[in-house]
Amino acid sequence: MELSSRYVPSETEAKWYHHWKERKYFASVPDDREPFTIVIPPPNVTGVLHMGHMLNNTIQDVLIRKARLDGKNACWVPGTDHASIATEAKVVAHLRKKGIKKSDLTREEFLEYAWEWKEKYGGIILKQLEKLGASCDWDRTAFTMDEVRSDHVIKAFVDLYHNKKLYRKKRMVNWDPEALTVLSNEEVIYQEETDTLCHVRYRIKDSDEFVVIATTRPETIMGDTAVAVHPDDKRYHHLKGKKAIVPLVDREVPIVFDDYVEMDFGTGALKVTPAHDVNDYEIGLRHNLEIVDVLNPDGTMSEATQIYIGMPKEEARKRIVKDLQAQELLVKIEDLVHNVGRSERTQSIVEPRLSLQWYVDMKALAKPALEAVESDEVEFFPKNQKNLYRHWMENIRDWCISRQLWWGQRIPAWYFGDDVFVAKNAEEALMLARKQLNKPDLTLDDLVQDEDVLDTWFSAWLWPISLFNGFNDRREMDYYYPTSVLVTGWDIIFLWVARMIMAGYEWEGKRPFDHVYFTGMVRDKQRRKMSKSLGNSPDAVALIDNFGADGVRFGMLMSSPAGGDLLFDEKLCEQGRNFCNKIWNATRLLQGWKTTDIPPEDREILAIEWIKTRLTKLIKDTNKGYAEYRLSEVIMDMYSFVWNDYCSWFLEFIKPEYGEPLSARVKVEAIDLMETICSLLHPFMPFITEEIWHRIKERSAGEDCIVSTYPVSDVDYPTSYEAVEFAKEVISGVRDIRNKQGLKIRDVLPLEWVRSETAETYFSTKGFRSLVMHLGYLESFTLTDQSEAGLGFIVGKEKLSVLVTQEVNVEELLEEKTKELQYQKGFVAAIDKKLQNERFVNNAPETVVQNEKKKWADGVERIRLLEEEISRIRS
RNA sequence: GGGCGAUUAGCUCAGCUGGUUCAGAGCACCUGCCUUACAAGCAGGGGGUCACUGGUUCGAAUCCAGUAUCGCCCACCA
Repeated sequence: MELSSRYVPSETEAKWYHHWKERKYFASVPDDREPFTIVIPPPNVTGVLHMGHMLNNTIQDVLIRKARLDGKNACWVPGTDHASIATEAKVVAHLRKKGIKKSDLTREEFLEYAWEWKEKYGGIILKQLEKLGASCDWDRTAFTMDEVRSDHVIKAFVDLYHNKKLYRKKRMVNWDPEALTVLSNEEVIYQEETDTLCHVRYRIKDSDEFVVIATTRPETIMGDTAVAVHPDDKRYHHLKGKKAIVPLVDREVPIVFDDYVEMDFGTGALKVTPAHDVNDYEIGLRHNLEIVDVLNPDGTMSEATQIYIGMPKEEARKRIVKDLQAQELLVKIEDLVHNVGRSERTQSIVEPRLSLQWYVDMKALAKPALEAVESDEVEFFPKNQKNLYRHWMENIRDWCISRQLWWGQRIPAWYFGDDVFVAKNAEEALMLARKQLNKPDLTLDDLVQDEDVLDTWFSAWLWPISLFNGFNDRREMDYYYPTSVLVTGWDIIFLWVARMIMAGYEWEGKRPFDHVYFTGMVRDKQRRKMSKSLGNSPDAVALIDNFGADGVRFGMLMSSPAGGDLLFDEKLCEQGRNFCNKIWNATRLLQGWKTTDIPPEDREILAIEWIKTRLTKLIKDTNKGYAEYRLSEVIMDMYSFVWNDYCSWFLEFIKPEYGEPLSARVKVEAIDLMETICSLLHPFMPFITEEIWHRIKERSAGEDCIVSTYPVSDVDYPTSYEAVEFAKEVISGVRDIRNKQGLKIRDVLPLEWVRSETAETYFSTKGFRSLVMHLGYLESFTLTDQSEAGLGFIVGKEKLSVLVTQEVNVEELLEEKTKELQYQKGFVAAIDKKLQNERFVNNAPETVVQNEKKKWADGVERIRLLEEEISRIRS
């Protein structure tokens, strides 16, 4: 069958993906094989595939496909995350466009819209993963808000509550004024921003004096309930016991002395607003200050401000500055660069706010989870992520899990007045309430369920358990859990990884996964993180269309050493596409060869032994690479083997003269090797390898590359290996001379080798001579006692010489040889110095000394040969 | 403020236990080739004070200390 000279991915990818699915190769059920399990980091249900997903999922697919080839029961469980805050924000925005406000809807109505949205856009990303070739067990596809997962979430909450690891408390929280919900610390992103610092005068009561405070938040002035200074600050000692008057609202507030204040900052005086700043709140507690909350949840000014009620805070700030100016209370405004916290999901500035929320007590949970990683029971790749993990675990703070949203699992807590009843449903809560309050006639209507939902991560941290229905079905759980490896970015090590480990020990008493492979972030060439707002992220699906899934997979992996950031460049995908082409064309070459029954020539046997030895080395190296998750090295080694060893050398070694037939046995060997290459490369490039696998041999049903056996090779022919390695250098030497002399490949040349022990050995090695002549396009290749003429070159310490008839540029040649001589002299001198050093000779291991001696001797021999050559050229 | 890490070719990075002709790879670059699988290709080539300074050692890109620069994480200053 005639093949095009280009590999066309679109003609094979859909076909094979369909075939794999049809034959149920991705499906996994427990059996007596060793399991190899991965749970997908669930992407947002309404998200679309981006570069991070591609990297992440390509790696997972490589590992899963490798395990499958290794004969393990490979199970990769896919699913999506309901992404509470992000999805709710999207739905709210969508409704707004339709002229519907969330506040006009009931909870039930809103959820109806949300589910509609989920049905419409959910799962797009899973279809995109199929394009990438992801071999997930799609029958197991889960959603963090489906029935099984929700059941786990509720059970986990109830369980923690009854174990006293869950509590409800009023404290300062991070408030997202756009999403109108609290956020956990991990969902607040701090970055440096330039703000204005206003210096404002506060009048001292019963005096003409002023105290000047500095603030970035003049809009909270109305919430001031004290002015604080440092106890050691002599400038303010005389104000002890006095009161300050808060401008605009004329509130009398005490002047308090507190260590927290830094004397060097601003004027050393601080306005204290306990309702709107974590530190101010602490000061308030210490000095028993009043709390005046001047902001509504949506960031507008509250009734308590007395002025500007209902105005957005940004606007109020401007107005207040103007008013202060008018009253001559504004001393100056300067720029200040400081860290500002923004909501990870909505980007709005997070407002510290006092409120009642649910928390998980993390101290108890953290202990076994920290130990597990410290002891490598859960092993991190790369290892240095352990530091980050330890640091966070040792300074862990309680986890705020309630969210003022509707999209998510509603908190299973019911209230009767001040009493709380936590149970998996209303009926059970009612029973609890009746019993505990001793009120048998309470009805469901008397109880009010908590309005809030749970943080998305509260369902995500159960993922490795809930995917196998761990709270209800032990059969699956005992087989698949702990999972083999988790593949994810280091940016969610706290949000997700650490918490899954905690949940694993809390509910299973066991780690959730053996290994964690942290990928780097995908960045653009300027090292910026890929993001929608920057518009620097290529369209993932378009990339696949351009370069083929295999090309893109290759590109993603080629330059992403474990844990290191990946500076994405389309060139890498191009390289992947080119590699596909290379393999494709090698296949074309193979298939074009006519065969005959003649036995293989010595040259061909030698070449086969050599490539098999190379293959043995390759398999050894790549197995080591897999074990250490150095996937970019694995793919790099394979690339080099296929391109250089197999295509550039091996196929050229055995290539018959044009139109001549090849020994059938040699062709079989070459095809078997290609088959091996397919299995080796399959995890990285599944589509083209499956295609070629089927083109090179007749296959029966079920005989597919995806379920072939990962190659093992333990053959080793050291003698012929060395001979071929030497032959390659000789051939390169001849090619170099051809190049420099402007000779064509077809100009056959005679080659001489100055007789030596090595020369005798290799000349007697079967096939060596014909191999060199074949690829070097030589007229003759003979031993000589001393070369009379021609252009010499040195391989190791062997002198070879090409006899050319044409004129050569003597000057140039001399310069080249002299340069080389100088280098060799320096080389020998350095070793000489080493060997003269008695302490080296006495202390270094014998093998190292022997090696140095050999290097020295070789060097001396090369110098002799070069000098001889130079004097010959001169004459 | 506390912590972690990095610095090797023009670019991106390997170099794992200090010793192999150790200074590497890919890309980019230069030269020559439409050679009969592949020009998305073939053959050949140039390119480095391993950030700097000192130390340990027979021996340092590799280990240690300091300096400089950069990156990241945590905490957070009004």
